[in-house]
Amino acid sequence: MTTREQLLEQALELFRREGYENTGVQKIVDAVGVEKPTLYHYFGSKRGLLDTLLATYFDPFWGPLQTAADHKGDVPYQLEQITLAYFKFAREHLNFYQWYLSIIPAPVESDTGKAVRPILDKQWKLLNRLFKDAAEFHGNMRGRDARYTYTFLGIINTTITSAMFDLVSLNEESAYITSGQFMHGIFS
Amino acid sequence: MTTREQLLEQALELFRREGYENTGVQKIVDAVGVEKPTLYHYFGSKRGLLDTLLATYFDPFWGPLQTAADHKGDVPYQLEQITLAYFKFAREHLNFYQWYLSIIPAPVESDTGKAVRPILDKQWKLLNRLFKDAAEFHGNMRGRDARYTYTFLGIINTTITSAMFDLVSLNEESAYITSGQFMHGIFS
DNA sequence: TTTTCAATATACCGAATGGTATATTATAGA
DNA sequence: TCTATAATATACCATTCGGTATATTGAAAA
Repeated sequence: MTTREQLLEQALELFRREGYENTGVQKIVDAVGVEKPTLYHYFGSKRGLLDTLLATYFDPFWGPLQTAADHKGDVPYQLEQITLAYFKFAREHLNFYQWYLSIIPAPVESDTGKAVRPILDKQWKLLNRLFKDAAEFHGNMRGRDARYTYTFLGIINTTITSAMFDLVSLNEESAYITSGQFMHGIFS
Repeated sequence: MTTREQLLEQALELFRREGYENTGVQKIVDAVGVEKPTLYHYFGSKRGLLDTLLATYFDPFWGPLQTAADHKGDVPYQLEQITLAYFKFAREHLNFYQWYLSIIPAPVESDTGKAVRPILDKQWKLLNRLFKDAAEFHGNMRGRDARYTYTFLGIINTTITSAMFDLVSLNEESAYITSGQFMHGIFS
């Protein structure tokens, strides 16, 4: 593993266990066994390291997420596939996803808040488009697309958090239940 | 308003807007217009200020929450009342609840993590007792009480977060829908 | 072999951090 | 009025923070 990869790995581990703000740059380079200028050579700043870390994991996720959302016209199937895509992503990078969940509510003015916002926006736009399209078929959804977008993501992440305590497994059956529970909220 | 109250107020505002770790003690006392030893006179440490802040808001909440959970035997009614209790609490202290939500996923080793854990445990025990009791009446719930406890809190907090973006209002109808959506997840 | 550039280390910077020893002021009770 | 105590300020502490100027090493290209 390259020095760059080790820095990313140790940064994630420290950010997750002690928080971004509580993790000094010194602690990260100590964990890898290099000196500070090495880190600054690769990432430019602590914030650059943060951005790189998020991009490294999320970049390969956009494709599968878009694919899952593509089956236009069949909302229940779309929601189930999207739920599955999130479950797969979280299952394969459980530590990363745990840390990612922890920085979602970070203040807008903080480093973590600024770094995570574009990622949240991208997810939001992709899913909101789905609910806006669906509103053309289901009249009673009209005007509620923003609310549904938000709640849908919330239920997915609640379920994933639950899985981290071994309370549920992130398999197909669980995805069916999760998206079904959300659908019930829509059409009731 | 006393100096002590002003310190608590400004601390909440700064913690919420910039995060606990990004808020120096100096910034808080500057916002109030006093000097550092004054803050240390009242709270002993930055961590003491954090604990006091959480206790100040949560202490008056335990009574109503317990009351809402007391109607043993009628699970749907209990869940609706509990949801309403949370909605009321969040509605009356929206800024505080927003900050509280942001520190829930804080690392266990961090100050915020250590401070918020007892509060989470208390909520968890109170609700878990409800689901354990309910399992005696509804056999198909047995063994799932931990999962239900977690998911129920997750859906409540997702809805409250949604309310912060003006996507939904925290009224009785909303509480009925929220608890109903969760009930559907249980008995399906 | 020489040149070039990426990768790493040594040693340092000013600023901010949480916290405190000590002195002063204001207030309330005897 | 005197005393005790709560409340506040001045001035300081060692440590850590993110970041960098500069030098050295190593490897690949010319």
